[in-house]
Amino acid sequence: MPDGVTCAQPDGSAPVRRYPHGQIRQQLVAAGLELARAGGPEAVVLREATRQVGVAPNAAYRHFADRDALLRAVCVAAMRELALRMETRVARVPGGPRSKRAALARLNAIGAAYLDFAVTEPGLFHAAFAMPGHLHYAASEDAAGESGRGPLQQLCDALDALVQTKVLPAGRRPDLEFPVWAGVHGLAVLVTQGPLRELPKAHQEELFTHTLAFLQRAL
Amino acid sequence: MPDGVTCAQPDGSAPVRRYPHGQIRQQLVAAGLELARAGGPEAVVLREATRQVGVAPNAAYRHFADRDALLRAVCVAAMRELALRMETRVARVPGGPRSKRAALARLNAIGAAYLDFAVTEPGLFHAAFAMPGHLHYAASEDAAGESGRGPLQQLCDALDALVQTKVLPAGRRPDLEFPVWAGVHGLAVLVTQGPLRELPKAHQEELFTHTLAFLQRAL
DNA sequence: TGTACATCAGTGAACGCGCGTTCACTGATGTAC
DNA sequence: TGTACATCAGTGAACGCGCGTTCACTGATGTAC
Repeated sequence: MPDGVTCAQPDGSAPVRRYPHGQIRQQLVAAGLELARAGGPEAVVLREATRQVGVAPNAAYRHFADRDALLRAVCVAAMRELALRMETRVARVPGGPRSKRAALARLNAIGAAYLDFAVTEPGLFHAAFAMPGHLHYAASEDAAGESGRGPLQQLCDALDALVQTKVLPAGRRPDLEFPVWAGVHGLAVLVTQGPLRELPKAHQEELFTHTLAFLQRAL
Repeated sequence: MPDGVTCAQPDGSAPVRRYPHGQIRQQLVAAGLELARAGGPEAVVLREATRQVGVAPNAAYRHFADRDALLRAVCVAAMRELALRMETRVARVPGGPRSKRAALARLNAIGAAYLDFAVTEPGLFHAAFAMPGHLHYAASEDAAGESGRGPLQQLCDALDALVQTKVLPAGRRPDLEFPVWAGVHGLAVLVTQGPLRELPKAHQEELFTHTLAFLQRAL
């Protein structure tokens, strides 16, 4: 039920509600995010979002040009959620910026957070990568976490740290983020939407650590 | 236009057509495959498939329990197409089964065929992995190529060959197919449906060879 | 301080669309006697 | 060889559904004079 100010109409028609500025837009995105959480990006249905907010379907058009605009906002929010999870997991790794061991552990934390997000929130994970329309290839910057860095940027930072701690020869660094990203992303997709989706949870976890170790070895 | 036997009705109503046995089912799958080619699995619309075959919408229900059954058939066909492409590309690699160089080249051919398929047929690639309903994790066997081996099996064969030619220590072999698969699959997904989809073709190709080399190094 | 008015963010109702699916049917074909 | 009949694979018509989107509207709010 919406909690806007309601005014009973003398003729018995529906009351006109007022909401704090920007409230509805925010609520629509939140509702869309829940829909995506439960059913992925295709489940982000404009009418259903308005229903959950308790508002007429066309009210959404005061805040979004069309359904795709709402979906885009939801996708960005999902991507931000991923960025946040990566941040917090990396932050939990002890050790200074000089430590080789810590630098490796941080890279690992990034991969683990990514896989964990995919497995615990498959709908949001799928949505994060379902941005409709055109898309700059570094668009994930738009969905940065508190550090202001998107998922890809955080990965790059972790790889750069490996170079700075001399775990990784500088010559190997260029474009290294892509193979690593691909490895983690591929496993996430195979396990959440692909042929590995019915694998028992325990086996999936094994595959995660195994794959992260594999990627580390390839550095 | 369908080419079944037509019989003009005396009362001017539509003619009743007869088709060779199994013809329509086959045509429906073929039509569905074209829909998937153009627009991915969601574009496999039962009514549209019947339209293209030139048959009434409900005629499909003589051959498929429902839309999902048709989609499943299309997904299997798409997966088989991938298996075939992998087979032919592997077969083109010269050298006997004892050659280390050939064994590595074959593994590379598998990855390259996979990526090539994803890029040249993004709709089919997406469909191949969009099988609805339950799914055995080795289900790709159902979509084997001429050799009777599905994509995952072919990858395993190539890795086994690396062990047999002693390119790879046997201790490293177990479950190795998953990280490798994940790496290739992830790149394919990122480039065809993900944030890298607007990268120029040339840059994508670079990423392909770069990633395949990365994976090879990790062995 | 009061009043006229533009703006804004909602409303109800309706639109057309295309989908998957079901119904009762029809007539050609294959089979049993 | 002919005839009755079950089966099979089509047909047209219709169903309900939920979607995105548009329309004309209404009344509360903020602003200019």
